[in-house]
Amino acid sequence: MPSLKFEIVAECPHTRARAGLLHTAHGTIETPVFMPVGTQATVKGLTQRDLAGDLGVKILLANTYHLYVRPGPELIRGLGGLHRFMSWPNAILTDSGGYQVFSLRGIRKISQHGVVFQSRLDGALHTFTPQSTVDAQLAFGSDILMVLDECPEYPVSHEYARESMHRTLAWARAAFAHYRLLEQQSPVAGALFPIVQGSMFADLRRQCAEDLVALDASGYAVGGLSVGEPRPLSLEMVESTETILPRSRPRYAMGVGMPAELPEYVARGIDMMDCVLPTRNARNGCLFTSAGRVIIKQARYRDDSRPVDENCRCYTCNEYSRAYLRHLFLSGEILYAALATRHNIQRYLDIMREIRQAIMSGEFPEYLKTVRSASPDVD
RNA sequence: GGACGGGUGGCCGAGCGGUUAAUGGCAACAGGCUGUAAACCUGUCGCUCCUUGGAGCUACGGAGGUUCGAAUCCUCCCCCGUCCA
Repeated sequence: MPSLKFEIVAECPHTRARAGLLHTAHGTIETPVFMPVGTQATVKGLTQRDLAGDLGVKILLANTYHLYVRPGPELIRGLGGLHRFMSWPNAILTDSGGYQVFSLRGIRKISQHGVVFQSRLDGALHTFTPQSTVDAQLAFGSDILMVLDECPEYPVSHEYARESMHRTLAWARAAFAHYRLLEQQSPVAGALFPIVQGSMFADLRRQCAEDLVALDASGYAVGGLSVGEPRPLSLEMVESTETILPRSRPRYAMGVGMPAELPEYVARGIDMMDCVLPTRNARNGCLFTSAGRVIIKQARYRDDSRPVDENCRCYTCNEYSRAYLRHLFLSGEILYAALATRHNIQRYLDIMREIRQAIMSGEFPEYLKTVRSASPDVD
């Protein structure tokens, strides 16, 4: 077993929520955890010092597809691995590129062996296989590796979803076979997570989960969510496999979600989440606050001297007004992105801290109730 | 005083007889973004009325004129540039 250990420290007696500690070679992570997305080995707009220091981020996400295409896994390996390359002291989870099977569907081709992508950079073709994506992630030195999967678009037929799920399952087995082999040859630092798929069909997801459990992985992911389906469906899909995935292992809901959704996933037994919303929306003018969303470009903030969120302790909220941030946004100033991203990440991490605190103190159901009754936008 | 070149919707700027309420860009206003092809994308953007679809009104410096029809052609006038005196 790789150096990834999951320890449950508290459980909610009324929901499936739990609080835990995830021990990695690059530090211990309190769960439930939100992982900011740093696709190209950077969380756009922030320095690693901002993230690890001020914000207290313990684990980041990076992307195998993007880093494979540029600068390439061998270059990163040669420079001492991803941690050293990007000067990141804490843990890193790398996505396999499975999401790009979805998002780059116009320029890729799926076969039983893997996926062929045409690079957006130079048009060159790159083949991703279950084995090659494991190799790339090992070259990066990731703490958590993800298997190659197919993230199908929504909606798809049951027939296609079934075929796709079986392909993902086969890829997971191939990835694990390759990984176990390498593990026997020399110690492997990173843990490999398989991914439950099955589109929006609970029967397929259950079957997928059951088969994946046989791999005895250190953690399990639930993928294929938030691809355009109605919100309640995503939660239903997570519920469908909750009792199948071992409770002793961390569960990772990939690519979710909005602030109000985070506790919903936790209530359904999820321990790890990641999402581009706090970072991308920050850059696009949407700030998440304890009172709801602030769309900073709105005229109502033109001369608003208040901070983005009066209850936030981040540098942005401590120092700058909504009026100033709006000015920076409308002016296209780069500082805007940095300040906005910093705030949104702080907000997401605060939500996760609140959730964890509520679980630890036994008040998670009350916390959930409060979140559900709140408005999504600032009044 | 003379010779050219100009005056178009909040701004810049195209159009140079009908398909033009008038291309574009900017600004403004609003919406979207969920394992990042994203510091991105979409919509609205003269006024009034009605339900979509439309109906009416007012508009291309001003006033006349030519024409079935003018932002586009003609005349005069008013402004603004550049150059020559």
